[in-house]
This record gives sequence, structure tokens and C-alpha cells, in this order.
Amino acid sequence: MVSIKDVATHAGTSFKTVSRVVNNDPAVREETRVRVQQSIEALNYRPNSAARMMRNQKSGVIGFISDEVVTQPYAGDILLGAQQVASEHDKILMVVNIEHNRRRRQQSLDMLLERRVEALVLASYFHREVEVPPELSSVPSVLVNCFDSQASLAAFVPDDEQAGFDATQLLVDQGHKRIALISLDPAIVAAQLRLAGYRRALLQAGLPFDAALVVQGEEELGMTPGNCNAETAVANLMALESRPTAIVCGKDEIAMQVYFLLLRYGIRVGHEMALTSFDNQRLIAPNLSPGLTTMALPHLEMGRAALRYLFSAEADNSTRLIPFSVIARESHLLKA
Amino acid sequence: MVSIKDVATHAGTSFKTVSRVVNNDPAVREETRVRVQQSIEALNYRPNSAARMMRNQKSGVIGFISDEVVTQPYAGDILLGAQQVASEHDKILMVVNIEHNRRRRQQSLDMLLERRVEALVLASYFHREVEVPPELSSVPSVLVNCFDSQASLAAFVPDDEQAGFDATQLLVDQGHKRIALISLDPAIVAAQLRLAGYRRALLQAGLPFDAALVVQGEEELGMTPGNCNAETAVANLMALESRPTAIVCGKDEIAMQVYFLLLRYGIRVGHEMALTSFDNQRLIAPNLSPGLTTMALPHLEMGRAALRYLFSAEADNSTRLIPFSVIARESHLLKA
DNA sequence: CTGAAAGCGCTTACAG
DNA sequence: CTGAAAGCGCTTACAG
Repeated sequence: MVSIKDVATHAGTSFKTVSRVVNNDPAVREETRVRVQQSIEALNYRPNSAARMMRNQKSGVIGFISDEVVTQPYAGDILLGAQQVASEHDKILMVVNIEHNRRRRQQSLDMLLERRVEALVLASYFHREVEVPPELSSVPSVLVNCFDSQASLAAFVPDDEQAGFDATQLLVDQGHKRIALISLDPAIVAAQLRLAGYRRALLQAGLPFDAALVVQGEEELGMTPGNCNAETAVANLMALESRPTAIVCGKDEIAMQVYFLLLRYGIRVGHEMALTSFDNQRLIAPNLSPGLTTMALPHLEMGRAALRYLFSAEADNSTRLIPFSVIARESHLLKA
Repeated sequence: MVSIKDVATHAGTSFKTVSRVVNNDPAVREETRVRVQQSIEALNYRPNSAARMMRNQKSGVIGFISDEVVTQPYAGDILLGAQQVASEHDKILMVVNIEHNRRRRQQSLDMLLERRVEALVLASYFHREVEVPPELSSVPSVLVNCFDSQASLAAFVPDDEQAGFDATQLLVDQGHKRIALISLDPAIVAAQLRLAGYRRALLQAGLPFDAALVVQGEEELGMTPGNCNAETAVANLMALESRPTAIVCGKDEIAMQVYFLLLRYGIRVGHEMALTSFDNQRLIAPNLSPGLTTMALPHLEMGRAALRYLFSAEADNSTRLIPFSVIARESHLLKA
């Protein structure tokens, strides 16, 4: 590998002068600078970042531990947002993907720390509680889409309660009185919070809470959000004496199934049934007909906010709620 | 930051002995080893990888330039596969995401080269041709889900022609004689190849090729696969005097739209129309009813194969076709 | 404007 | 089994 000394020899100068040129030090004669620059190109010289790191005692690297965010649809936007802000601050991200595997997480953490990352981001592909390994406290760290039971670290999570409220309010605004909720696995944080938002919206609208209108559309799968099966949920709602006229679906995959399931009862979304949902899966929501009105997860914004926090040097360990945005298509409206 | 010397002082030994313990050199007395180990833990010492890199003249890092593979649904599996094989060889991946932006790609490349990556992977989120920057040739490099017009680099791409054949053959096997194809934007490599596979299957089955049965379900959007709009495509097929009894859909999003569009004509997938498709988007295919039979993109396997190639030290620059797998659900079958 | 010295934290031979 | 020397490629003061 060609080093600064090789360039110096080629340019007929001391290696210190080469260093000056590389670092844009103004104290170099123009003629010398040009000569050195030519040698750099001729030899295809590239500074060795390891040597720089060692002298500067800093790496310029931020570690990003991804718990499946890069392999789950659209959660990768967390990484995208983080990368945007990091690059504004001339830092680069070192990404390692772990699959909720403790041993792999520990290995990745050790590796990142040996590389002297200046900060750490731990991001999960769904909103959940995590156990924070103690090493995280050795550098500034932040959690994204997850939180620590001890609240020992700042966390950036989606505001699922507000989203639950908004998804319900959209239907309230259309005059619906019987609004059902097909809920996620109650073991999941988002399920609890979205349900709470649903109840708050009903309460505020003066509508009664009817437990029969809340059904579960996802099998219990421990802490992992799994495939849904809305068949029983829909059957239960259709068996009611007084059927709902609108449904808040726990996620877009459930909503998608509901479109098909309702057809068995001769009910069409957008005609006899209004629907809202969560996540804004771009693969699903715009391709349904009518288009699905859904609450978009703020992946990109969580990633950005988390990195902005790291650079702000704040020391406020609280959990920040990042709002969803309403993506209004047609499914919350009824056509004559 | 605590260094090897601090540990040596604490343990009352020379720093060289500490280095031996850290590197599991057997030539250390057990008693000394234990004492050093305790000091390492007491001081929370971690070897500085930059210093190691400088001495060893190698980084242990493989650069992974992701053209949106980490932000597009399931393409992240390329990264997952790459990471699996890399970690088997004790290498770690340094991932940078670019969004098909030349300047960003160049910056990322410079950064990775300054970090002395030992190899480079350039991966695209959809099968396409790319211009390979000349710097890629300075270290062993490989392309994933994309290829170079000059064929100057080994490339691992999905076998779209074979997938087109298989998707069609599934319907031929069910006795269909009039099989339509709703094609992708013809500017996309996959569209051409899948069409070729479709034609080969018809030919082999002795079925005539009818140009009226091939319609386009995606608007032209340059080189980027965009949202599809299958409405016109389906309308054209339904207007035919002799309608198809089966359709090969260019991708799962198109198939999803087709389920809904056919209902307007009183036609149900799985009853009056058989369907196959491509991609196996796990968000879509299992949630349709009937479940969508589709050809799964070999993302994980492409990532694995590419890294295996890098470690094999082969010098064969050819393009390798990685097979899709058939994910048979119910949509290719007709129920009475 | 240019250069010689020292040192960042390690490891690789070489002695003892 | 343990240690002193040299050097990886750079940058930071300090001279001139």
C-alpha cells in the first residue's frame, strides 16, 4: 500500500508537506501543492484512516446495531434517517445487523467498541422493550423504536397512543357510531397503546366503549409480531347483532385480509364498511382498492431525531414520542 | 482511553505480556495470565482496533455498498446473507447505503478505501445494469443483483428467465391454454427476461404465442421500478374475444391489484382465474386469498454466494444466475 | 513556507 | 516464560 512517504519521495519533498496538502493546510506554496497533488494522483494515494484515527484519538464512527431493521420492510428507513444526520456531521455509520440474538449482539458490541465508536444507536424493527447491555453506557447511546425498562437511556419511539386516537377519530369524523378495533397481539406494546388511543377517541366523542367490538386479529407469538389471521376476528364482528360500520385495523396486513374476508359477507370496504389502519406499508396500502387510509410509522424521523439528539450532547434520558402521520386514501370514506 | 500499558502497570508486568494474553499466546504462565486477565477486567480494557490494523496491515473489513437494499422490502436479505458468510470468515461488514446517487457513491467508496476494506460488495435493490467505478478494481469486488455492461466484475443475479418459465409452467401444468402475462416496464431487465421465460414455456408446451395476451402493468419510470397500475392491463385482457384463463403477473403488487380488478368483472382468483407471480413479498403473498403462488427472489442466497465467491479467491468474472424458488400457495389452482 | 522529532497503541521478530 | 527495540502511517507541536 502506498503511504505518505512514497508520495513525498515521488514529489521530492518531505512527508510532512504531503500531510499538509492532504489536510488542506494553507501554509504550502502553490507550486509545491500542485506537485504533491500530482504525485498523489499518480500513485493513487489514499490516507490510511487507521493511522489517522490513532493520532487523532477518535474514529469518526457511530455504531448502529440493527435488530432486523435492515431486513424488515421499511424499518430500514430508521437507518436512512440516521445516516442522513450522521453525514451532515461528517460521521459515518458502522451498521451491524443482529437478529435478536444475545450472543451476536454482544459480539457486535465488542467489535464496535474496539473500533472506538464515538456513539451507539440500538434500533429495533418493532416498538418494544429491550434489555440494555451495560457496555452501552461507556459511550453516548440512544435507543430507536425500543426502550429500556430502567429508562437509563434516551429513547425515540412512535406515538402509538396518538396514532390509535387519530385512526379512530378519522372514523368518528365520518359520523360512525359503532367502530370496531381488530387488535394486535396484546403482548405487543403497540397493541396496548393503540387500544388506549382508540378508547380515548371514543370517550372524547361521547361514544360508549363496547368490548364486543374489540377483537384480536393476530395470534400470540411471544414478543415477535407475526403473521396475522383476521378470519375469526371478522367472523366475530359479523356475528354481532349490531354490526360495526367501521373498523380500525391493527396493521395493514390485517386490513388487507379484512378486505377479502368482508367480501364473504357481501360487504365492500368503501361502500358498506369504512376502514383505517396502521403502518402505511407502501407495498400494501396503495395497492388495495379502495386505497387504504393508514397511519404512517415515523421510521425516518425517529432515525433522524435520535442522531440529532446524539449530536446535541443533551443528557436527558427521557423517552420521546415521535408522531405518526395520517395517510388519507379512500378506505375511511363511504361511497353511496 | 485505557491502553495496553495501563493494564501492564496495573498487573505489574510488561505491556508485551499483556499483548500475549490478549492474543491467547500459550507462552504465558497460568498465574501471570490470570493476573493480567483480572487487570483487563478491572480497567475494562479493550484493544484498539486501529492500532492492530496498522501493525497487521489489514482491516478485517469488507465494504458493502447498498443501493437501497437496506430500505427496500426484503432486499435487505442480501445483506443478511452477506453478513452470515462474512462472519464465518471472521470478517465484518461496513455497510453504507446510497440512494443511486453518484456523488454519495463516490464518497462512500473513498471512505471505504481509506479504511482499507479488503473487498467490496456493490448491491442493488433490483436487478439492473450498473456503471462500475474504476476504484472497485483496486480490491476484490463483486456485484449483487446488478451487473456491469463490460462484465469486468463477477456478478450474482436472479435467474429471471428461468423464473418466467417456471411461473408459466405451473399454469401449463394445470391445463391452461390461454395464459396471459401482465408485464413490468420493458425498460427493466427482469421484464425482458421473464417475458423470454414465458415464451419458452409456451413454446415447449406447444402453445401459440399470442401478442394480445401480453399487456403492460407498470408505467414507464426510467430505470426505477415504480408503482404499478394494472387497471388498463386487466381491462385489455377482459376485452378480448377469447379471455385468458390464467395470468402470470409481473410482480406481487400487480397480482394484488389484479385480485381486486377481476372482481369488477365477476371473476375470482382461484375460481375463474388462475394466477402466478414473482417476488414472494411476504407482506402481500400470504395475505391474499387465495394465497398467491409466486417465485421467491433469492436475495439471501445471492448475498451468500457473492461472499463465498470473494473468499474463494476465484478470478472468474462471469455472471452467475441464482435460481428463484417456487412458493406454491393456492392461486395457481382452480377450485370448482 | 518547509522539515526533524516524538508519539498514538499495538505486534513482530529477536534476545535472554 | 518474559522483556526491550523497532516500526506500522499518520499528526501535533516546535524549530528554522
